[in-house]
Amino acid sequence: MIQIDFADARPIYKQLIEEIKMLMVTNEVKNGDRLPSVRDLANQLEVNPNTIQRAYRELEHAGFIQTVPGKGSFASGRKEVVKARKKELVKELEKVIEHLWICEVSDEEIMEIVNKMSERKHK
Amino acid sequence: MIQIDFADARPIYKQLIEEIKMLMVTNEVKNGDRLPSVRDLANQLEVNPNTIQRAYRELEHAGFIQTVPGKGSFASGRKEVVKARKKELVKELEKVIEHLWICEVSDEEIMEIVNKMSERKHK
Amino acid sequence: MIQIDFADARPIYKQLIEEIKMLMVTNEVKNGDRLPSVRDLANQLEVNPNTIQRAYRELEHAGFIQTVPGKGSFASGRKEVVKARKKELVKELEKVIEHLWICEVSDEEIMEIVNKMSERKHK
Amino acid sequence: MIQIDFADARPIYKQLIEEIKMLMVTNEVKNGDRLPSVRDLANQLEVNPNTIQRAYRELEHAGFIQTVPGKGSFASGRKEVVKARKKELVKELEKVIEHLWICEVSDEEIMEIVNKMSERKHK
DNA sequence: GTGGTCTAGACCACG
DNA sequence: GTGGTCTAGACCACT
Repeated sequence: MIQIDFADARPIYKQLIEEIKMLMVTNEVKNGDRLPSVRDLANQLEVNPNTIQRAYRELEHAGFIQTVPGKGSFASGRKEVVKARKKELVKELEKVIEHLWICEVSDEEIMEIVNKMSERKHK
Repeated sequence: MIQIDFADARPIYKQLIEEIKMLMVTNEVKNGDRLPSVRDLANQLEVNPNTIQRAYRELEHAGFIQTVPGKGSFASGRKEVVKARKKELVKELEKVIEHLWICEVSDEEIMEIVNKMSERKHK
Repeated sequence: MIQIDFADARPIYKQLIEEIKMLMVTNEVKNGDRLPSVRDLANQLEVNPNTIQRAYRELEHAGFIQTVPGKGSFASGRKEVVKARKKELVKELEKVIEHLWICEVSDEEIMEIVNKMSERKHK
Repeated sequence: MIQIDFADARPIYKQLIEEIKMLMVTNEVKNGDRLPSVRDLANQLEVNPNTIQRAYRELEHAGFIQTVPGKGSFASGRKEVVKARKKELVKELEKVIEHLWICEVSDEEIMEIVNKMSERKHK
């Protein structure tokens, strides 16, 4: 279910964090679901267990999962994830648009891109 | 003219690359303009000459500047920079929008964000 | 396996790039093989780690190796290396032949040189 | 008549040497012809006079021109130039072919390239 | 352990 | 003066 890309510039643990958040946002991992154990995931992805542990640790720190020693890690609070993610994305969107303006791309052109994407989606 | 932020997570040489590209996009540095010498810029920014050189080297490799040993480095190909940057940004825009959809943000909401930014800009 | 020549006019990092490409072309280094670590190779060749790293960096940039921070550098894309090298060589061949023509060397004479080399090889 | 390319990786003085040798081989500059003065050529090419002087110095050292102080530089001995150049080129040809073999390019393929070039020339 | 970045400072080739 | 290469050695992030 989770895939990492060794060619990606981002470190593996950050890729993991993003992937797991994504699974929660898309509801593929629901509230209370148990995540794979550190060892299993490490074996499956051929990655150092420390790397998995670091991803889980940061996810727990951010409140997205809960780790119960001896039992495993459990997903928590989809709503919060979505809300936080949305905030991040809106910020990113604003940044991208500002940079597009600098490249002499008009609002109309931006709108057009959004519209085209929307049409493609609804087909 | 060029500024770097030592607190920034990005390495200095990447900041430099971005800054210089930006100067070319905004036409503050025009085609054929001579960039500061490696040593001068290093002194001015209080950075090691090697770091400047790496930025210049990568910019040349990407075709954005042209460096002549013994003479200096010269800006080239503004159009290409703008074009490449725009392509990057559109790709980013599409990625952000797709992620917003996943977070159940509608096209209308996205449009509204763009509109609000546009209004703020024109004030 | 890799050797450099300090007396060579070419910079060390370029020699390294050529050597490694050659190892890939001759299939002594196969797809997915791990290259020596930056530090190991630096020790072995009695060269500064920075120099090795520069060679690796440029090889990665050109798509010939893939480096994963914390894991190492891995060969990739032998076919591409051979293809690129062949293209380079054919271009060089054409250039040399054109220059030979200018020096009033006939096609027949060129053919003869090739034939003689071929005979020598097959002995 | 002489042109240099600032984007070329080779230093300007080497480009000059090549260009002048080429003019002698193609007989555009004949035995005894006077070459432009250092100053004139420097002005014409927008290049530092030292650079021209270095090229002339090395050409004289190799026996391709003769410099008479106060009078100028004069071309000498086309035959020798052609002969030397031919020797260089044959050596290069052999090197290229050997490398092509390594890239699994057969003699037949090489012959074909030569033939095709020959046909193109005679059209 | 791995690679990635950076500094300090040297030497060379080129103009 | 310019850029190009290299060494020595530091610190950091990642596995």
